[in-house]
Amino acid sequence: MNTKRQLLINTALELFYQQGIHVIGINEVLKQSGIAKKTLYHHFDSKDALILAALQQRHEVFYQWLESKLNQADSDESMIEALFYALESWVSGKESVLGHFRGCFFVNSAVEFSAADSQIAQYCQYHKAQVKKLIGQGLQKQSIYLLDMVCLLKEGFISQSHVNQQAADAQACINTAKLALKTLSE
Amino acid sequence: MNTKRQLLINTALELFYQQGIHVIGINEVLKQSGIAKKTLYHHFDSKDALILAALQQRHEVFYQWLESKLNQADSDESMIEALFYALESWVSGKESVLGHFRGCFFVNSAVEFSAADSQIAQYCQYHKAQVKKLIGQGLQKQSIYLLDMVCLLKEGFISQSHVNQQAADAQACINTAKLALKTLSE
DNA sequence: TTAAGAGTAGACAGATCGGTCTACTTTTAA
DNA sequence: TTAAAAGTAGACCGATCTGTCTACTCTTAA
Repeated sequence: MNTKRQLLINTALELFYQQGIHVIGINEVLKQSGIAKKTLYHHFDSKDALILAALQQRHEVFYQWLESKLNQADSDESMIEALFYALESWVSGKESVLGHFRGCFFVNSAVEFSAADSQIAQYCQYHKAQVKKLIGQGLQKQSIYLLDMVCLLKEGFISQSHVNQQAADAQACINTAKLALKTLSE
Repeated sequence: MNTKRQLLINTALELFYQQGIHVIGINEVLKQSGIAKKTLYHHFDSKDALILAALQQRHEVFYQWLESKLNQADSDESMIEALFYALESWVSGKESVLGHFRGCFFVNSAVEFSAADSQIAQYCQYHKAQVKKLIGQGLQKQSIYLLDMVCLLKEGFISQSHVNQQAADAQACINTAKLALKTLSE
C-alpha cells in the first residue's frame, strides 16, 4: 500500500512549502503525519529523496492547475489575462489546491539548495522549463521575445508578492504583456 | 575596537549569501573569521542579530552600488538601460563589490525567514522599498505604472537568473520598459 | 597606575539533526 | 496457508546546533 508514502509526501510538501526545507526536520514530518521513522526510511533513502518526491508532487499539482486555468483562453490577449489573473488569485489565497501562498516552492527550494550540481536545483530548473513550455504552447504568436517577457513578468510577480506579503499589480503585468504583443503584430 | 565586529559581519554576509543562512552555523562563521565565540556574543545578542547586521551591511553596499550605476543616466531611456545592464553585469559576476551572484540576498533571506512578524522579513521589505524609491527618483516620468513595471521586471530578471543559473535576457527587459515609456509619452 | 572593556580558547549544556536498528505486528498476495 | 512486504514504537548513534560560562590576557583611556 502506498497510502503511507503518499501521506508522507503530502505532509512534507505542506511543511516544506509553508516553513522552508532546512527548518523542518524529519521528526516534524513524522509527528505531523503520525508515521514511524522506519516507514519513512523504507520508502525513501534519505531526506533529499523525500524533498525530491515533494517537488515532483508540487510540480504535478501546479502544472495541472495552470493548464486548467489557461486552456479556456482562445486568443493571446485572453491567455495573458488568464495567466496573471490566475497568479493573482493564487497569491490572494483563493486557489485551495495550491495552499496558502508562500512564493514559488521551486524558487524557494533553489534558494535553499543552490549548489549547481544539486538534484534539487536541477529539478527546479526543469519545472520552470516545463511551465515556460506550457505557456508557449498556449500562445498563438510564436515569439521568443514575447514568451521570455511573459515569464519574466510572471517571476517578478511571484517574487515581489512573496517578499512584500501582498499581491503585486497583475494589471500592470497584463498591460505590459499586451503592449508587447500589439507591437509584435504591427 | 570594532574591527572584529566588522570582520564578523563581512564573514557572515559572505557565507550566508553564498550558502544560505540556515545551513551556516555560528561555528562556521567563527572558524572562517578566526574569532572566538565569546567575542561574537559580546557584539551580538544572537545569531538573528548577526543576520540583521549582515542584511544592513548588504543593503548599504548594494544601494550605493546601484546609485553609482544609475546616477550617470540623463534620460528615462538611459536609466532603464543603466539599470538592466547593471543587473546583467552583476549576474555575470563582473561586479566585484557584490560578490559572486547567488540571487538577491533579501529575497533569499525572506524565503528562509518568512514569518510575517520576523524582523528579517521586515528588513527585506524595507530594502525593496528603498530600492524602488531610488529607481523612482531617477525616472523623470513620474508614473506609478512605469515604476511598478520596471521593478517587476527587475525582480523577474534576478529570480530567473538565479534559478536558471544563467543571466536572463536584459535586452528583453529594456525593450519592454522602453515600450511602456513610449506609450506613456504619447 | 589602574580599572574597564575587548579580546582569547574552548569546555560545556541541552536540544535537535539525519539516519540505523531491534523486536514486533499487520496486511496482502501467491 | 504461509511467506514476504509493509507497518509499528522508539531507543540509539554521532554529529551539529545556539548559546553560556570560566579563567585568562591585552589594550586603552581616565
